[in-house]
Amino acid sequence: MEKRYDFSASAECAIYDDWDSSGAFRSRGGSSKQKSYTIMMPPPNVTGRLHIGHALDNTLQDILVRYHRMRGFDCLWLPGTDHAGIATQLLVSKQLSASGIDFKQLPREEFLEHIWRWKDQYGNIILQQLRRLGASCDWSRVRFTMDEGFLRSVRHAFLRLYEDNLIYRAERLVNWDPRLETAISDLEVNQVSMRGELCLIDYPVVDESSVITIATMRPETLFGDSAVAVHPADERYASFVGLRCLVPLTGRSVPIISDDRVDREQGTGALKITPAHDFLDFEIGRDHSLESIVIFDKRARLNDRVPPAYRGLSREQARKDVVSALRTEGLLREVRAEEHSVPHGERSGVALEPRLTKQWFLRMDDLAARALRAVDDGDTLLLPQIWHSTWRNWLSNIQPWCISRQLLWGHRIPIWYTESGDEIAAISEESALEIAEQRFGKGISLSQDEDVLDTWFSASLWPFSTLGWSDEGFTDSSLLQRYFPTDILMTGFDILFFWVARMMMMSFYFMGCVPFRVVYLHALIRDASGRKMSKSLGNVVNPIDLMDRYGCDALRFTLALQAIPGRDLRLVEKRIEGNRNFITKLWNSARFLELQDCRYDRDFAIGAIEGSLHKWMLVRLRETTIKVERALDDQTCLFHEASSVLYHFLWDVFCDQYLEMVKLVLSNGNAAEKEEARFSSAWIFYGLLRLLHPFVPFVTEKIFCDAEIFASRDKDERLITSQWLSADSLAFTADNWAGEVAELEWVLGLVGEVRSLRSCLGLSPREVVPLRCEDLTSVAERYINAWTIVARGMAGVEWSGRGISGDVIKEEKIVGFVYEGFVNAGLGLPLGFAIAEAKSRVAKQLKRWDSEFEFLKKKCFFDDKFAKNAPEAIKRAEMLKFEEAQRHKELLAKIHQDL
RNA sequence: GGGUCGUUAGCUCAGCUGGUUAGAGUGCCGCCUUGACAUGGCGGAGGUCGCUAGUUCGAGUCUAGCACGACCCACCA
Repeated sequence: MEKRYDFSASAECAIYDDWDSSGAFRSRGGSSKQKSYTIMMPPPNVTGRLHIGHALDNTLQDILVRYHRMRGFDCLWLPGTDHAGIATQLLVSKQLSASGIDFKQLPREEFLEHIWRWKDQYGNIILQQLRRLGASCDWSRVRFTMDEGFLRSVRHAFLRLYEDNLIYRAERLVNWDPRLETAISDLEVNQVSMRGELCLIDYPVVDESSVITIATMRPETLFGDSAVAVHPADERYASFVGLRCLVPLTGRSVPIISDDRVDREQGTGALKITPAHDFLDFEIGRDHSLESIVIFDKRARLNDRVPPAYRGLSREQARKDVVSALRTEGLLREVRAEEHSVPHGERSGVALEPRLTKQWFLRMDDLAARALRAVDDGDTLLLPQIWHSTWRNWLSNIQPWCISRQLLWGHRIPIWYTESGDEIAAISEESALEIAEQRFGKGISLSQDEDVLDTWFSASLWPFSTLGWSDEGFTDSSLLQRYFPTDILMTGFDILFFWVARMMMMSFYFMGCVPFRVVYLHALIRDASGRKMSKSLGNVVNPIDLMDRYGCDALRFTLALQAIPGRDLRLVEKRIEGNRNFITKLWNSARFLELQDCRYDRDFAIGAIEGSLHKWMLVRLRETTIKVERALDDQTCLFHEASSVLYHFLWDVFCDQYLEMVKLVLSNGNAAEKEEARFSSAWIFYGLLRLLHPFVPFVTEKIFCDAEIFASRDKDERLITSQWLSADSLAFTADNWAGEVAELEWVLGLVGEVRSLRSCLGLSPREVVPLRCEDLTSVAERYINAWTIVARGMAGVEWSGRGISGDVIKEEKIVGFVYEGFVNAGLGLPLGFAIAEAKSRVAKQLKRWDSEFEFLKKKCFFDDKFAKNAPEAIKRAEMLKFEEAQRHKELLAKIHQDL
């Protein structure tokens, strides 16, 4: 083995390529008899670059997949990318405009060619990056949400929903993004809090000398006003209802109406109604049959429905101009600065404009109800379960989903129109023509709907479309049979509604069951000071960069350690550094075993082990295995638990305790003991290596391949294909070896106590301290004889048993007593130490035990409530504690006196 | 307005169904390099668990209220 573990990109890639070419990642397919385990990777955007969120997401998935693979499952982890309509179109159009091409001037097909070319060139960068992360997905089944299969699936899905009247086309007010010039769904709207001006504007009442004052943050929309509304019970305005008023700057008069949706408390209580540009106004306008006056074009500039002076202005400019004109006319009563929130496009970042257009919608109520019931019934488990109520709230108040987008990149809506405007839904243009001819006779010319579908529409088919689903009798259903429903979906909570809910709905609709049994929603990664990572803050960390500096395993382990359900995690570089040290520790422990000629032998029988050191270690190994298995269970997914158990087991137990003791055996034991230590330690290490592999795959594989410890492995054998050392397969039980465990705990406790005291007393580590032992219990006597070497090697003490007189004490300063550990271990075992130090220590302890004693005495003997109400087991435990405290107190008092 | 979460050591965080002296990493202090590892070893200091009440024999843990912080949804005239 090399002296240092090489975690450079090239070294890790070599390991990865080995795995990949050995076929270890590949799922077996329909013929396999193994149990299957399926995860569909949430497809990253083709435009994406691996960010830290992907790293977390895929690390956790990889841990599960590797774990299940080692446990003998036939794993399918299917990777892929999403075509990401808006993001991709934006990116490519920006590139084009950088080279002087306006994509809007290009024919549709030509622009799409540019995008496809771009996709072929850069579209799988992120998949390459996932390899660097160690993601063990089945690359033979990689998918893209606009590949051939998806094209068929999407059209089938659309047609069925259309035929079942769940998809319909309607003219509605939708959220319109004036920069992207497309409709977007409610979910893609972000409310941004901004400073604005609330304008109180007088609308002169026709034929009266009075005015009605309305309040608005958007005075420029007054050109679209078609009424002023007040609350029916509002006495202030009761006399105006039924009259008309003049919309300033236009000369138009509009009715003053009453409607109970008007809030009397807001603004002035009088509301201007602009049906074409406000959601509430739209409803009021509809119910009062008001005209909808569209005053913005698709880029949100004022159109020719407004007075010439304002045409072509942006909303912002128009707002300024309108305010000053109103001021000139004396109709502006007041302007107040106010905070308000303005809907912005999540993607484009510009203020949205509600816009009246024809769009395609998907009715959600029934679909949502089914998805809701699935989670209520436990068919799908949401982890952490906190999300259950959020899930319920959202699904039970669901609005139709606007699925059409006025974009070029995406799945075209499979609807064709005749010249007279008849709709024909079909799977392809040919089929549409056929239908048209049947219906209307020959010679019909058709044009396809210009819109494309929301990216999330195709994404919602991901779990089954990736397995070859289409409709009736389409190909390859054996994969669906075998791998669907999938076992777990791992993703961020931010796309719970965008994606998870919609997959659930579609799966019920098309497959009749849930798409996944568990949904694990991981949290957000923040920077070291707790801020969200964002480009504008400049605090985005690049996971590739972190891997270059600390190794992939260190990053993975850090993420796993912090993957606590429902908690955001802060990425602190110190922690990654610490985990790199952990990887080094692992590497060096392997080197140690190698240098000591420890060899793994698959025929080595752990049942024949005699040394209690190894038995203890095996019990601890089994215990650790159980903890890891329990933590990785599908229903819990406690990655932080599993990884922290392994961290401490390797470092504290295996290295600092076990290997230190193995060293002593190897230097002091007899031949048989040495041999046993070599085989046992290697055997145990192999088990540990397998436990660690899902978390830190590269270093463990490298050790397995390079270390002489595993020289007996087959040439092509890889750790990734090794069988997990399951707790069940360890043929011993903790009970059989309880004595050995107690023995080791005793000696380690002793070592700890002696070390602590030595350090307090300032004894040099080199200095071997002779200790005189008296009043040994039989168990201690046995242990002391057995563990003399360890006591000397690890605690630096040389002890002598009963009957040896005090003259072994050779240092003058050693005249006090060691007490704590021995007392705790149930031994009255006084040992000599320095008097002044010992005395103050004893005094401190005495005080503690004295108060403990008094407290427990009161509780056990004078507390009636306790005596009456506490369970027997607790009472017994308290009584034991009392007796212990009493013993300690008395012993310490005596020692204190002696000193 | 509706909902969710958080507040534990200097810092970042664990702490499962209430039960010995509340833990880890990191930082800090002291000691230690001839053989796996200084990316290391050994020891140590440091917390009235946000505040107030309550339930209980017993509360970091359960209940209520409050304070501060974060987030989601809806609305915003």
